[in-house]
Amino acid sequence: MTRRGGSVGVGGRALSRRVLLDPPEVVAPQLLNAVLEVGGRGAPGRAGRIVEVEAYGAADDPASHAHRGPTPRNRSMFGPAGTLYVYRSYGIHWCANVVCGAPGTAAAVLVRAIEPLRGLEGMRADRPRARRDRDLADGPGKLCAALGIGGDDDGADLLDPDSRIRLVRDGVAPPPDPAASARIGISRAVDLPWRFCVPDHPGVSR
DNA sequence: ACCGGGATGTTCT
DNA sequence: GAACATCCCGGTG
Repeated sequence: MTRRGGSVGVGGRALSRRVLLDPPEVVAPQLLNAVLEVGGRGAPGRAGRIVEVEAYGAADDPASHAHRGPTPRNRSMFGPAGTLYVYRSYGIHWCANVVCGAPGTAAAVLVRAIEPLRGLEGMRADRPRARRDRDLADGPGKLCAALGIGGDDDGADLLDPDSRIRLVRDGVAPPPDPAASARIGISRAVDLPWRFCVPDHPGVSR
């Protein structure tokens, strides 16, 4: 793996913070084809390409965790753009979000599926129920298990090259024609088309 | 294939 | 007490 300078991650270049300052429904499709990296500095790293996301707003979005203001759980949503927000879903699974928007707006993009790129053996070990490699990370809870993301990672700076978890570009641009549809698994604001996928990618959730 | 239910932390009514 | 940004399993067609 070539290192091209101090700000270069294992597999790519950190996203510019500027692209995360727009509203979540604008940022979300821009995160498609970006790469989420975990570890990789001495430890065996894991990485996957983002192929499905959902945008969540704040006061204006009744489906968002931030809709009713800050709580101990959603505290990191109120941090700067590029912060990782990890929460426990249904008391069992972990889910990962990229905080975005203007400072303090508490918007975020939920990462719903990744295409496994590196560290497949570790992913298989942590996802023993996955029968095929395409099933390793095709869901928001599954991808956290596959990458080894948990509550200790809540609040991490995804744009810091020294973070354990990083959000980078590896040269693959976002799709010019992202597929937009309604968000999954929610009961409020169900008609907002804030779910975005890489078109025709097999690794999207359910 | 579709459907029902269990697991269970945090938040809200 | 109930809902929830989920996943897995076992039953039935």
